[in-house]
Amino acid sequence: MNVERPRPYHHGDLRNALLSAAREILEEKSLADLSLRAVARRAGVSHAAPYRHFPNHEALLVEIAIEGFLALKTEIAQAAIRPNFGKTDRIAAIGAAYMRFVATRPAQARLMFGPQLPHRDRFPSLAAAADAVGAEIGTALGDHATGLGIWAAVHGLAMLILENVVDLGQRRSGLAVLPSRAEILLRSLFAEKEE
Amino acid sequence: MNVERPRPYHHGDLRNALLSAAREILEEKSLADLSLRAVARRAGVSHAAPYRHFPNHEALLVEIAIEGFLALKTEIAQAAIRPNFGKTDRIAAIGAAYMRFVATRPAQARLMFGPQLPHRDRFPSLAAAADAVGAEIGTALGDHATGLGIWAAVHGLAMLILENVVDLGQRRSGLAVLPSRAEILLRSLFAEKEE
DNA sequence: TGTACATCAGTGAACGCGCGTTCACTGATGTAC
DNA sequence: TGTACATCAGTGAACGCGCGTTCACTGATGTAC
Repeated sequence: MNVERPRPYHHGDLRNALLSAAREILEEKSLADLSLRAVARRAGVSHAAPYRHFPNHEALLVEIAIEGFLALKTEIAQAAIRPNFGKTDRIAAIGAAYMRFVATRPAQARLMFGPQLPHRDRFPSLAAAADAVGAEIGTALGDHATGLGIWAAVHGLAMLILENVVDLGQRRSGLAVLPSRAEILLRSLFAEKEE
Repeated sequence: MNVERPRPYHHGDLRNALLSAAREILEEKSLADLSLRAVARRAGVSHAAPYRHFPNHEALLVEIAIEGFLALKTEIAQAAIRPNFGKTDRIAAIGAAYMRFVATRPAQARLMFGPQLPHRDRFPSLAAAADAVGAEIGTALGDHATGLGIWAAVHGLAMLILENVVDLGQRRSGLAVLPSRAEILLRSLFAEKEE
């Protein structure tokens, strides 16, 4: 037992292993801990190895951010595109899904929406992934005109709570309460006055 | 001329000089550049001197964040508390003031609302200053029930734009357009359906 | 099937950097008598 | 008014740290013949 199967010199799939390691660091630690060296360490490889697969640190961050936007878009779509949903229902569902995403992957959300990627325009696929979230909200609402406004409301609520600027009960009761609280708040904010 | 008036050994008001230096760094550079050493450098003092006035780096950040919250609160109050303003007008005015603040002091806004201060609860005056912004929005609206919701919408919009996640025209036309754009968007989002 | 060789992925040492914090110190201030 | 002394603010060297990136290298792979 305890057969130290020595890792072969060539990893075989180091690129993906690095991305996984990066995601793990974001889950367990924080965005500030997501250095290229830490990623290499966790992948069990020398700190120079990542340079065979990414031109620099930023490029890795960009890929992780893109993956986050795609995942968020998917969760929004799944939550809101349902029959028998009125507009307020859809807004509430989007808010809950957004809140769930942010509560589940706080550090990744900070990467996606924060200032660590100041050159978003240099990465068309990153900008496209972010745009796709906005577009998905518009589609899920069946109303592209107010899509950005709803996104803003949902995003602002999620961020104020994530950074503990406001307390919606998460300090006492943990993050699990947040989606339903967000839902309630958005419902009352965007209650339809007619129909 | 060119009389190098040598700074006296004792500064006299180093604490405030350090805070000013910190604010300048946030204006000219970025939050990431706001190290204690950089602040000391800009204040023309050795890098150990700040420790006579602040227990550590975090304490200085906290003071700057508090000052930001107070300033933001004041700007919101001035913008929204006016006669003949309906609720939608107030929301639009708050949004414009918020946007102006964030566009004017982007790095300070990132400090106030970002993850650099993960121990907000340890600083009661920081939490109070943040709460005061929320309360001011409620007061300015004359409607504390929807205060948090409106704050979220305004904040989310400002942050999505500040970090260039969405483009409301700022890339082409600069930051000056933002307040009026925010106003328009919020007006249509929160247009009163009755009255 | 076998061998020479080009290609490529990963290594480990090194570069230069800036940070937060501590420490023994020195220069200046102000107070007690 | 003058002097001894405690107090305090600012200094400069030093600690230990981790980072991004580069570089000459070595070990492994696979291809041409």
